[in-house]
Amino acid sequence: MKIATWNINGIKARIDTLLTWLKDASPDIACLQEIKCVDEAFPSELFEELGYNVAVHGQKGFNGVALLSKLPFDEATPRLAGDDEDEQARYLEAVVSVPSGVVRIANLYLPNGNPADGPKYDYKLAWMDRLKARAAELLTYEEPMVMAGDYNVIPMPDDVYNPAAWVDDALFKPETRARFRSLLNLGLTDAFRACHDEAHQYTFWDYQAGAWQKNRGLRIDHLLLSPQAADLLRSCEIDTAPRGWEKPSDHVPIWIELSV
DNA sequence: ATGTCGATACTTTATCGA
Repeated sequence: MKIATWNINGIKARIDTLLTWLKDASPDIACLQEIKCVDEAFPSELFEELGYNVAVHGQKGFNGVALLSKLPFDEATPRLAGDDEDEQARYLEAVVSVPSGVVRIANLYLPNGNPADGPKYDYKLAWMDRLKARAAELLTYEEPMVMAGDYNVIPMPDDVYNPAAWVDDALFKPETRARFRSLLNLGLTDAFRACHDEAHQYTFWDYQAGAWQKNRGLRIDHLLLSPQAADLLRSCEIDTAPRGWEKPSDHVPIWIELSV
């Protein structure tokens, strides 16, 4: 089973690119972030024509996440627990049945948090605390579980082209990295790092300043696995090709293969 | 040093968020 995550930076601007990629890569499940549209505006029919079931948690103009799955959803639940006042559409959790049992998918778009420090950074850190609480709860289920998405976290210095330039950024500040580390220390596995030890492997390149051409990127899109999912992990790859296409997202897809 | 893109609105250019 192939599970991909991709921040597409706007479904309206990226629909042709996304359909092209889906036909070629054919993931069983795709976690999409930054759809930037309300539920009713999401073009579900175009994905259904490709054999996908669709779950959407949208928002006007910003944020928004969606799940595409070739398997039907047993459950699909929006919102991250822990703050009923939080109106930002950043989390969508689902369960699908597979031959070996079930797989739970959490699709997340973690807040950027810049500028740091400030209210946006406080929101990011609080959101990470809520995510950790949800992860701890899900780990008690002892089932294959994948938390996939745009974490807006650079885990380690070799996950960025120039770490010195990023020390005060919300994506790399010590408090951010510490919270990501504490998430891993619950017992989650960073799928990419379980499969690859090469430095400077990126999932995002800024639109500005020729970042793509100069390979000045960040590794900020991650798939974190429960122990039961890590047992099933066969491979994890970043698909850098779409960053070089016409009208690209600033992120590229990253995917895992699980033996379910 | 600078460089971009997508969406929105009291729109046709500025603002915000990334």
